[in-house]
Amino acid sequence: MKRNSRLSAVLHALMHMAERETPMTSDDLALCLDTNAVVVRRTMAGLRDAGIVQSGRGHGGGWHFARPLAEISLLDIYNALGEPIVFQIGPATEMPGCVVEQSVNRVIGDALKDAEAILMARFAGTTLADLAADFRVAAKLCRADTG
Amino acid sequence: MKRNSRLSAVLHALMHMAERETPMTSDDLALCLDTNAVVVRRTMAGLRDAGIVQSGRGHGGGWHFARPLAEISLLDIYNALGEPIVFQIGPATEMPGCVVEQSVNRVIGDALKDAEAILMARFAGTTLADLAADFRVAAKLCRADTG
DNA sequence: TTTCATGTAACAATAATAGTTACGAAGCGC
DNA sequence: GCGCTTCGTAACTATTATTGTTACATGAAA
Ligand code: FES
Ligand code: FES
Repeated sequence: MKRNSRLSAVLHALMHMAERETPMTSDDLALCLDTNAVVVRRTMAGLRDAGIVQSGRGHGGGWHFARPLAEISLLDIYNALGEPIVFQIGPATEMPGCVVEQSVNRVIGDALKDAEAILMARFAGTTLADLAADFRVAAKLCRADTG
Repeated sequence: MKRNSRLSAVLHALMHMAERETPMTSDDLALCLDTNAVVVRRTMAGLRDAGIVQSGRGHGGGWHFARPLAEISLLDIYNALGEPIVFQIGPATEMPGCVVEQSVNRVIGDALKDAEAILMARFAGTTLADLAADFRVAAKLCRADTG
């Protein structure tokens, strides 16, 4: 099955934005992400509604951050993308009268809930500033290595 | 997005089988799961290949367990279903030359790996016997409750 | 007022999953 | 052996979710 890499993609876009002073247009970002400008707008719309980024129209318009990178966690972004479902697997549709189904769903549901909590905690503990710092170090090492 | 409830469904089927002495046909199980016999065979084929259940043809044929319920963990079943991917979200396709992508993928990948480990541990620690016991207790309570 | 850029709806393309049909092979009972 | 049952599997269709594309309206700057 195919994984949804929207979170990954949007983080990539945000890192690009973090490296710039001026706003980036949807077309710029679409080029970076190898996709379409409308897709970028669709995705970024969630972040804008969540107050993470802001968009401007007309000349000099585009996307820029609404607050410091250190105050934006991966969890914020994850939530803003509007994908509350983490797991591919999940319990079946509720069958109120069926005890078997309920037992199965409880066992699976509990396990998924635990795993999800771990994941959300990790996301909450990482900010965009952390991520930017991480890749800048890597980039510097890489550059030093190459020559 | 829609969740994949194959694990849930197959557990339901196995609980039905656990309640029976004689093998159950694909048609029987399809009726229980409200689906098609071919779909049941497709799903159960994985379990058969993993040595969890056995199938027999002709009169009196059908599906039955290959070993005691206490020796079958949810992890066994999960693996037998051939769905190694747990999460809907995931890193983007590898871009070897791109440091940003690598950083993003590492952060997300690590978090996912931790969460997945928790989930797998839970699955490994639960057997079909546990599940059967759980629902039998619930069923008894329910029956007592109803009268 | 022209140009640039987002906002959004509508539609097409793509892909994954599930369901269906059809037919062959294996096993049991007579 | 014969016929019935049941799995095994391929091929096809249906459904659904996601993504990509086109088109046009709106707002802002030069
Ligand atoms: S429908 Fe409830 S046990 Fe199968
Ligand atoms: S392509 Fe955007 S940083 Fe690598």
